[in-house]
Amino acid sequence: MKRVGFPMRLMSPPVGLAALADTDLVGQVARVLTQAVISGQLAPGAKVVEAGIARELGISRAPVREAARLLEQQGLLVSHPRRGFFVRKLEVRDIDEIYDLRICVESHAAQLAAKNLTPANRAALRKQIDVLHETADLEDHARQVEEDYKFHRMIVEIAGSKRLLKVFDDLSSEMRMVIGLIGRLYDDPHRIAQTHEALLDVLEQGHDDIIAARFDYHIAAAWREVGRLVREIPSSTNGVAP
Amino acid sequence: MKRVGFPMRLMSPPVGLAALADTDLVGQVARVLTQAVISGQLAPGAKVVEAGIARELGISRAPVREAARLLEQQGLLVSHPRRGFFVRKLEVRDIDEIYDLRICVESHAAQLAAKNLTPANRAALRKQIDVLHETADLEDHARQVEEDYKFHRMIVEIAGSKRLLKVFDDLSSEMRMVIGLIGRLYDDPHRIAQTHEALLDVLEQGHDDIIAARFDYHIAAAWREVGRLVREIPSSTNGVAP
DNA sequence: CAAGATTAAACTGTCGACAATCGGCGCTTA
DNA sequence: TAAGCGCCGATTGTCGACAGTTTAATCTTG
Repeated sequence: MKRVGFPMRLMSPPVGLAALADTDLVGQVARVLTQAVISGQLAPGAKVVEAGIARELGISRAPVREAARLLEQQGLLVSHPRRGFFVRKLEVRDIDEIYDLRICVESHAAQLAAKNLTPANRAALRKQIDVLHETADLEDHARQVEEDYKFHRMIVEIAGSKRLLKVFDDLSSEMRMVIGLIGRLYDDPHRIAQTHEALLDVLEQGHDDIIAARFDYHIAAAWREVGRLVREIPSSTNGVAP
Repeated sequence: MKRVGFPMRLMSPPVGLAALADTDLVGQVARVLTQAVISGQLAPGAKVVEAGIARELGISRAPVREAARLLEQQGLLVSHPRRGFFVRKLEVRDIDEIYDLRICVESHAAQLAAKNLTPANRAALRKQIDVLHETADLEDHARQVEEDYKFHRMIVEIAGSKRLLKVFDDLSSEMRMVIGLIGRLYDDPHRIAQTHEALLDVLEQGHDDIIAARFDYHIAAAWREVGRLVREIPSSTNGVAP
C-alpha cells in the first residue's frame, strides 16, 4: 500500500473542510489502543504485537511504537525490553493505589473548583446531573459510567490546573480498565445521580473541609465497592505479565 | 556507521559486567535530553531537532522521537504537530500549578509514609539529613538541590505507591527546570538541613493533621520563595513557543 | 517418556530513505 | 518601500528493510 498525497489516516481522505487537526496518526493509534484495552478487547496481560496492530490499521510500526510508549507512560501498557508491550495486569494493590491517588487529587481539585465556580460552570454541572438522571433509565452501563466520569472531570477542569487534569485523566483510563474487568455497574444508576447532586450542593456551599470530606467519602465508597467486586473475580488479581 | 553485534549504545561497548539493563536506547536518550533541559543546555522554547540530536548521539531518529514523546508526557517538551518538539516554556502559572500539585501529592505521601515507617526507613532518612548537613558546607548548589529532592523522594518511596511516586518524579523534573531557570539556591543550606530535620520529627510523631500541615507549609514556603525569585527574571515568564 | 538440546518462525530495536510540509529569502509589484 | 508570492533548503512523518533476540515447536537422548 503506497502513500499518495496525504499522510495515511485511519479515517477517509479529506472531505469538505474537515482537515483541522487530523494529522496526528500517533494520537489516533493511541486512542484505538486505549479503547481496545478499556473494552477488554485486549485482555490484561495480552501481548501487543506491533506488527499486528500496524497491519490491522494499515500503517507501519513506527507510529504504533510511539503510541505504545505513550500508553506505557499512562500506565495502560508495560514494556518488557526485547519482549514487547503487554496490557497491564492490575492487582488488588494497583486498584488501591489508583483510588487512593484519586481521592488525594480529586478532593483537592474539588476545593479549587469551588473557588472558581461561576454561574456558567454551575449550570454546566447541573446539566450534567440531568444527563445522569436521564441515562439512569437507559440501562446502558457503559454510557452511565462515561457520564459519571464526565461529571467528575468537569470539576477537575474547573479547578483549572492542567497538571491536575492530566493526573486525573491518566487515572481515568486505569479506572475504566478496572470497571471493564468488573463488567458491571456497582451501584444503582438513580442513586448515582442523586449522590452527585449532593456533591454539587457541597461544592456550591464552598466549605473546604466539608468538600474534602464529602469527595473523600464518595470516592472511598466506590473504592470499597470496586474492591468487593474485584475480589469476586480472582482472574483479575494475577501477577504481572508472563 | 554499521552495527555489528550489539545494539548501538551511547556508552562504550560491553566492558566488564556492565551489561545489565543497558539495552534501552530510548531510555538513555530520554535521560540525556532531560539532563540537557534541566541544565538549561536546551533553553526553554528551544526547538529540539530530531536529526540533530540523533546525529550528535550517533543514532537514528526513531529512538530520539520515542524519547521525545516520553518527555512530552512528562511535561518537559511540547509537540507542535508538523513543526517538531520544543522545550517547554514555563510561565508563572505553570510554577503555581507545579507547587500546588506537589503540596497535594507530597503531603498525602507523607501521611502514608508515617504509617509505613520502619527502623530501617527512619535510619535512611536520618542519614540523608546528615548528607544534607555535610553538603551544606560544600557550596555546591546543584548538589544541595539534588540531595534535597532525594530526601523528599525517599518519603514518597516509603509511602509505597508507585503512582504517587511517578507523579512526584514527573513534577520533580519540572521543578528542576524551574530551579535551573532561577540559577541559584533560595535558602541557606544549613537552614535547609535543619528544616528537614524538623520534617522528619513531625513524620515520626505520626499525627496526620500535623504532618499534612507541616509539609504543606514547608513546600508552600519554597513556592513563595521561587515565585519571588522568578518574578525577578521576567525572561522566564514568556508565552508559549513560537 | 520426560528433560534438555536444536531449529525455525515470529518479533523487536534500529536504521536509512523519501515524500509532504514548514519557514524563510528574495523577487515582483503596486 | 512595504506587502505579497513563489521557490528552496531544512525538517517532520512515515515507511520498508535487516540484524539480532525471543519464543515455540521439534527433535534428540538418557
